[in-house]
Amino acid sequence: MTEPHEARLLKLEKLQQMGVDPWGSRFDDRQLIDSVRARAAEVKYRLASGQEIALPDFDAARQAEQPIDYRAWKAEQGAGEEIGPQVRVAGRIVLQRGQGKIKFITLRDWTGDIQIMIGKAQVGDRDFELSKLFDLGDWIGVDGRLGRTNTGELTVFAEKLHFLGKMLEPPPEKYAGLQDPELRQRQRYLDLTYNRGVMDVFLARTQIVQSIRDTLNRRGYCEVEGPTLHTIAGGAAARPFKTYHNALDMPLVLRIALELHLKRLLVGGMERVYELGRVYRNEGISPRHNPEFTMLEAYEAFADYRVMMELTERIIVDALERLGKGFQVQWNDNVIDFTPPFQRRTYDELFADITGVDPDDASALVAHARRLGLDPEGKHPDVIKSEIFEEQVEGQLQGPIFVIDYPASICPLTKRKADNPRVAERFELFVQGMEIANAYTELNDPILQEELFRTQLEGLAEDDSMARMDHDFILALRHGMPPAGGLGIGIDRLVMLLTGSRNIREVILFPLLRPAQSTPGGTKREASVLGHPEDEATATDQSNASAETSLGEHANDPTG
RNA sequence: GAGGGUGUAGCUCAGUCGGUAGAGCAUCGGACUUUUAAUCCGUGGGUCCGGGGUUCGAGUCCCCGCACCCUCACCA
Repeated sequence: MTEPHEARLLKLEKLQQMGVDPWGSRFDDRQLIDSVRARAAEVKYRLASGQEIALPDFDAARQAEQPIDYRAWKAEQGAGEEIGPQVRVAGRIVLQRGQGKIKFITLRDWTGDIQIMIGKAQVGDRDFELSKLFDLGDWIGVDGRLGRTNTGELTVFAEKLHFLGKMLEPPPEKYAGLQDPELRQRQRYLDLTYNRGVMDVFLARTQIVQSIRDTLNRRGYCEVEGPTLHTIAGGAAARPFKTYHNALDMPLVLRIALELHLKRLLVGGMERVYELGRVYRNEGISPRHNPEFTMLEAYEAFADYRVMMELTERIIVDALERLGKGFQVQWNDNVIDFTPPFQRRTYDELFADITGVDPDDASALVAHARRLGLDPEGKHPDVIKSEIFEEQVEGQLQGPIFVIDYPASICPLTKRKADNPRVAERFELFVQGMEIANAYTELNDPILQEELFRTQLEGLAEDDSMARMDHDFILALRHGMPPAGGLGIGIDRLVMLLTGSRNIREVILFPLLRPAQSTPGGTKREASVLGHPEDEATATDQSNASAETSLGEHANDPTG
């Protein structure tokens, strides 16, 4: 009975024998550890005369590598005692140092760590016995006085202990933390607790999202929730996840974009509207792609793409100010400078600069595409240009840079420039070669929209086009959509950039993974039987599986 | 989907030429009232990812499979 989790079960029994509930209960009025640490200045030395003296600056001394001998310092001041505020903290035990009749614990809550000292004489025999049953990872609460140990470490000198929750599994290595990338994703709770900086990234994500909402709400925007189950996967170019509604006997897809329903709301007179929500794309997984990710789309009546460009900049600047770390963000070995205004260049300018090819010379485009190993055969010149741009230009855009004025024929949802219908009023924001934002002056002409839905672009498969016919959407447009600017921002990628995370899984709490091979309570044999999807669309029940055939037919149904 | 890499104790990792399975942390027992990755003494702990093969003998070599990571492709 010496295996780590058997030892923990034994301690669980001993707790119960002591009359202690190993699963704890309500614990009111605890103070967050960083707020307790902020009270360090209240710890003072009181002389017999009653005079209170501020303590030396231990933290500065330690940083200067000139530690202070606190005992000697106190002797110099004369007879007296240390005083400090009464505090109550709660958290997880992340380190323990037993030393006979005294014990030090490093306690962690989601704001920080603080040391606890438990002395047998100070807490009494019963609480000291209780402290012997503490394991790394247990949740405890502590009442005590804030003070300093002989080495100057800020410490809660325990007076009363409270057991709040047992950890039955052993924790990761106390210094190295949890390194295995698979376990970090599967057991994110361990990653959050034991790997430094992980909690900070996810709390920063929350702050960024809150800041975005604040920015939009301040501008009079209204947040809404559109449907995630769609009959047509519109608004973007991506393969959807397919599903099925039993009662309606109807194939459905998970949304790949928010666009078309938000525009219906513009028709309805919601003049400034946004949605911050999950979209699903049945594509590959990579350090920059997760099958479900979070998108912001915002639509503003009577605006255009230039207004949305300013809004995009505002959103990012506000988020950076919320994080309070300045406009220079460390990314790999270089620094991204988000100081506004961001650079602005037209699509054709960048294209000519970087490729050296005239963007208006169709035959030069074909020749250049061949040089890059692309297949230009039978494709519209704009499509060839776009493929060259993605291949050769996007990766060069360190940014932040707004790329403006896209070729019209690759923008089926965008209004054309009044003086040049070959150019669409669209911009994308690139940072470190990643597309972060995409915005248009929205196309509100239902007749042109229907024509663009109908017109298959030369050389583009229907699956690759944004132009999936949606009669219901056309009907909405026919009722009059005000002229408007629209904006989409990939929230996960924005969070990556603002937190210096190089993999999208570092900013998504639970990224998609295959089922685990084994579980603590199960066997590998059972797990491997569970994890055997027969094709890419995993059916969740029988009726779902039987719908697969009709789904396939639907997907191939030509839209024209 | 293609190529490369990784998989060994609860965790972090070594493992040479194919020859008895290793360390640190954690656990368990002991000492210690100012430690802080505490220290010191002692102890237990292995489906070497799974399956096959070669061999007297496989963690190590070969084949098949699985998971994860990286690069590329699709995509944001």
